[in-house]
Amino acid sequence: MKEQDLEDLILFQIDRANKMAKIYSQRKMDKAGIDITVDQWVLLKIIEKWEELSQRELAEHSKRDPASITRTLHILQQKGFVNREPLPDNRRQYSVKLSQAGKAFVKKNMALVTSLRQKSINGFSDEELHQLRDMLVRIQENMSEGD
Amino acid sequence: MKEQDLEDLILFQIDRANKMAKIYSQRKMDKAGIDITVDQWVLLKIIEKWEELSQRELAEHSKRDPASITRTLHILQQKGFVNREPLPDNRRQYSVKLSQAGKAFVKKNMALVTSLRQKSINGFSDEELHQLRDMLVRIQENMSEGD
DNA sequence: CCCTAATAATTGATAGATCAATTATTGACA
DNA sequence: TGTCAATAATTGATCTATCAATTATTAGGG
Repeated sequence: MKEQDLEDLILFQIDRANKMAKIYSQRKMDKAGIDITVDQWVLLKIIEKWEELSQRELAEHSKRDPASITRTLHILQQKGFVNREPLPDNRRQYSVKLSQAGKAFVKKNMALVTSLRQKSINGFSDEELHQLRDMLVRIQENMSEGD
Repeated sequence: MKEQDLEDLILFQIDRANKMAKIYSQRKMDKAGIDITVDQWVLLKIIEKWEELSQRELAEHSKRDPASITRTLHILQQKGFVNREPLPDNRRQYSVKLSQAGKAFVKKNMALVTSLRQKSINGFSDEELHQLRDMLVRIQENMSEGD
């Protein structure tokens, strides 16, 4: 097989697209006075989706280290956006939820974030988006543990 | 517009695919005794491609901070994989190149890295790969500075 | 030409991420 | 039921990334 050019490599392009999207989004969020990081926002959205989940689940969904989740949750807790309640039936884990302030914060800033998402896929057809999402998921499956 | 599910968001899937690919690749590289990080490898490949370039160009191609490039290059220099030569016609910038050891290192480990790339796109047709790459580039264009 | 602005690289400060080890708790099974 | 392994979360150590400020050098306009 011939040696491929860097620019043709999917993982290379994924990494660059990811970096550029984060840099751009963070800049816009900073400018709008949204005082959290892109990754913190993602965490809030995951919590919102599941309504209530453990830190381990949060680490799994976000593909981040549990230690990192602990520290990020402290930050989000200090900002008043999340609550951690001990579970009555399992004292090892916490139930992580959005606070009222957290829900309001997400609601308030959702429009800007949506516009960033839209911008990232500007010019894409529904068909393309479906295929793209599908292929990204397949890559994740290919890169799951095993062998 | 209806609120979208997290799983349908392209940027969310890109971030996850990127993380999973890096975690998987790093694990394999560690296991194979390739004593550098995935990001360091990417830098080596960029240098290899351009044969000779400045740190600023390296930062631009890799979408990383120049400060980070400085420090990573020190590491790669300590390992003996890169050389930085002052330019005769411009004393502000260095010419960054692969050393002989660097070239040998890339050559020696290319097979493993290629297998990782292949694994990530296992089951993809050439047509799909072309479209995927194209869409990832378009996202980068959408997320480039401006407005 | 000179002076100021722009550029390349570096450094210090700080924040965030991962790994390994630790603590507390739960589960399993002999 | 008592012991040992597994699990959830945390902490400390270490590494890497970014930002802002600094140094050295180059370029451009009056």
